Amino acid sequence: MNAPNPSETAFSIAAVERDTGLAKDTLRVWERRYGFPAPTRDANGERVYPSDQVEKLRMIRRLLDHGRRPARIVGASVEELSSMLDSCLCPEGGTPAGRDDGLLQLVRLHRSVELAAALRQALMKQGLQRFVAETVAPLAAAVGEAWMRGEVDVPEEHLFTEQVQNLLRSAIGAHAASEGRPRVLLTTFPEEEHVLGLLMAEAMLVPEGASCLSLGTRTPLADIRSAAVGGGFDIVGLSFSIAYPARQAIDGLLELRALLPEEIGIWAGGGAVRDKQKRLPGIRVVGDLADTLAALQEWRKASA
Amino acid sequence: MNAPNPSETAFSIAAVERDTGLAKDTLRVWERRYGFPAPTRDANGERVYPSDQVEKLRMIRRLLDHGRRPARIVGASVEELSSMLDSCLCPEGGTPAGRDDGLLQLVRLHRSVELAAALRQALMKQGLQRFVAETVAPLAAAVGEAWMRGEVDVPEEHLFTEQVQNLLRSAIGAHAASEGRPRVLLTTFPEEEHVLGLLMAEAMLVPEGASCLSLGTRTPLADIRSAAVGGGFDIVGLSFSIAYPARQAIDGLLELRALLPEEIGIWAGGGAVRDKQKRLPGIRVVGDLADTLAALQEWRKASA
DNA sequence: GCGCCTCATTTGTCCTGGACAAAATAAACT
DNA sequence: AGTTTATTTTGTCCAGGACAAATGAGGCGC
Repeated sequence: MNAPNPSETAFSIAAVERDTGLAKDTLRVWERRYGFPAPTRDANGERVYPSDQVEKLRMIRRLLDHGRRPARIVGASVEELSSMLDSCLCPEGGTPAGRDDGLLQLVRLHRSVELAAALRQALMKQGLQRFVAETVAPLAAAVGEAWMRGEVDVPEEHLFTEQVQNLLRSAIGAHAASEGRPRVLLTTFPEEEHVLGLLMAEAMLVPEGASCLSLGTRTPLADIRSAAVGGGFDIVGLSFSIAYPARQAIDGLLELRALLPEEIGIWAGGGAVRDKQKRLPGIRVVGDLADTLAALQEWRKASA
Repeated sequence: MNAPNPSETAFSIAAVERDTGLAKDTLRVWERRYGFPAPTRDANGERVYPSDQVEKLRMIRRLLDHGRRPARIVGASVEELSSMLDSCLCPEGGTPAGRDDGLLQLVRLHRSVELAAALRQALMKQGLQRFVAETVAPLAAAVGEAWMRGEVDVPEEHLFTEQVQNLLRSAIGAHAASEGRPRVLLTTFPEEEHVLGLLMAEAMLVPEGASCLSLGTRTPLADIRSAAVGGGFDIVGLSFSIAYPARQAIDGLLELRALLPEEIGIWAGGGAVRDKQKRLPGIRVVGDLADTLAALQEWRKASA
């Protein structure tokens, strides 16, 4: 599971693409240009990546997501990369130790039963909004970081997502279908797969009496438009994970802004659009989950 | 939305890969071998696929999922492909007309608000188990068929999945976490993405007092084993969509059977394993949702 | 007839090494 | 400082060859 012995397992280029999200072409061109990765070859001349190189590629990927550029980091040692990651992470506010680490451990150890129980208990104790803001969001960030460090694998990430989805969807469903305003349409752009951002936003809004409808992930612009206009929505909410290319997010949002009638607001949240407010006229950039509530207040004030 | 004018939009090879699920390498090699697709080129010599060719590629992809082989179909005309698709679909039993068609129309027309409301209402009226067996399952089949025919697109499919997920997860969550037997672990193999099968199974079992835990999709065998053994489960339930390669399902199931202690049962359901019982000794093939309940009775009888 | 083994195709993925456009940065300018 | 223009950097695309894994056909024993 955690590949204790680095030389034990090896990866084909397709497997590395799946694991790191780096395209095959990119892996080959890095090898040509920077000399890394340096896979061995099998009997047929095909690349075989040892798992320590895959681990290093994951670190590099994570740094790229934080805005670094390949030339500067592909040649660096594991130690240098590790310290770069540390300096990337700490600024986001010191790791809040304690309870969350406990949950992260449950995820990493595949303690599925205990994880489900612990999350359920936290939800009961904190209520939906605090549960989202204080437990789910930090845990999601911690899992994301651990993922990039290679300490967490696909199945752990899925286990986590699945349990949180269960709780959030069921808690959201428990609020009677409200007819309240604003009516918010939630979704993501076609290249974005992550659904938790949407669910967290919905979980913040529904208890405030807003009526939300989620289209799920990967909705093309044209469909967002027709759903928003046809459904009489006041606001369209988009979520972007940290890995989503910022440029694409900005272009897409501006295009959507042009597509929608002016009276429909656009809210955008998530790592890829943070701090991009000034490049997004006519769009409300939601910095974090608490800011969602602020945006809601603003809307209600403005439309009163 | 539906690209009314075929010549209006054009696609890069990367876009076609996203839309059809056919790898870039595959698209290029088909062009070389079969003369189709035959994209035009832009100023830079890069392939530009007109949207009617992309549509045809989608049809081909669907036929491949049904077990046809490229050489036979890549050269065929759109009409021939269309009739092949028809003959693939009809044998599965005449389309059950009536109420479900109404819901399918809502999906196809992107009537997201009405769809959510109609589903919620059906759940209220029928109760969870009947809702799953009589509404969700037929609708899922109808959406699957429409998808095959190309009458339904990615966003429609996502809209449908999302709304059903919301309802099922919230209904399942409403049942207090039971400590009852059997304890069922639900998941899919790594190549299987579809989650609805798992949710439907869970929705059938939970009202019967079974205690279910879903790991979500895409769990490697080794992780299934450790979760099942470590969590003290009685049964592992696997779901396979119709598109999942039958051979892979059988091999994987037998391997899992060998991996798990004998006292843990394996249930397998979904299109890919239907009618494969005799090739799967030691595994309970669940034919349909009603059969899930039969399997449950058997287990309780045997373990009493 | 049915299951199992072997052989011939079919088919998807991988390879090399070159090219170029889009993005990001640095430099120059109002 | 803010905007325009050069100059890297970087990811994706192309061609055409190669090969192994998957699939189907043919032969053989039951």
